[in-house]
Amino acid sequence: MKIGYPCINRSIGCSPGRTFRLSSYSDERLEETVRENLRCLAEILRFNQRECILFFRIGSGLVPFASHPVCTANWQETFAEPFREIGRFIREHGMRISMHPDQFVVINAKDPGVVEKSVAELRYHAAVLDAMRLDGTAKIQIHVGGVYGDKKASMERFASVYSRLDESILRRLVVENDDSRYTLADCLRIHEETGIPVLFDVFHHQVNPSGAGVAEAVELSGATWRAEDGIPMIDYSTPMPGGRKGRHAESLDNADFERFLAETAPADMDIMLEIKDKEKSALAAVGIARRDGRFLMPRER
DNA sequence: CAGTGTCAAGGTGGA
DNA sequence: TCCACCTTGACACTG
Repeated sequence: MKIGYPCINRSIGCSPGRTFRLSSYSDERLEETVRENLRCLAEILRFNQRECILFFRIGSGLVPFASHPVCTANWQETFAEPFREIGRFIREHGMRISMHPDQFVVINAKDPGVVEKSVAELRYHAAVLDAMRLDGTAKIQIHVGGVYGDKKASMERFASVYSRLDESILRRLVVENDDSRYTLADCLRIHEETGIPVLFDVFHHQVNPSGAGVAEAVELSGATWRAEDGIPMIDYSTPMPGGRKGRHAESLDNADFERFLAETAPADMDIMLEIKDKEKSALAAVGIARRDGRFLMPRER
């Protein structure tokens, strides 16, 4: 079991997702930004390593506009060495990496242009992980996409586009249940159709359930991961107390997290905490998981 | 220099 | 058919 947090570290004083306006794009501006972002990413990973936080989601903004036609810079070549260096650090310390392209990636879209742009974005995500020389256990998680008034047909479109993706994407892509459209049951059906592993999101499952209890859901989704996919990943969070539906909590709900671990024992999984205070919650969760016994310190592995 | 409107990209649902 | 909302951090403009 590894525990992690997504994209940014609030206590470190830099962001690996610095960007700029499309209107001020230049290859120079891009290089300058990517250099800073990679430097910051390396710093975050060192922080995580010191704190035994061995799971991290790399934000999609690492290389701004990478899949946009405006981006003509060969960032893979320019930054080959820093990417490889970061990858080496990740492997050396037994870390797990994920990425999560945002809402604009819709591979089951009806508009072929949207599908094309989505695939380009997936290609970018895979290129980042390839540049780091990470294997197929580094995952790219997406949602199923739109419903367009016909869920069955839309799920079939997902399967059809999925089957035609490049190998560098295919080996990494996993599908996650979302908070309003596609439930865990829908994702499991797509898995049966395509073989794609299912990343279970605990919070979305509460908001948009499909029958299974949490322990069963962890088991069912976990069974969709093959050996080459690595330990199943889970997204965990709780609702913001008093917040509107769908908002993520500001900080870890220790009691709920302990309950979650107890409920799902002895399943092994890597847990991504989608909680606003990021590394702070991850530190607390590592403490709780150590007491639970499934989480091993690096020297105990 | 602090405050704030806006930002590549999509889908949904209400008006 | 149009627009606000989803959710979020950070840019970049305003006063």
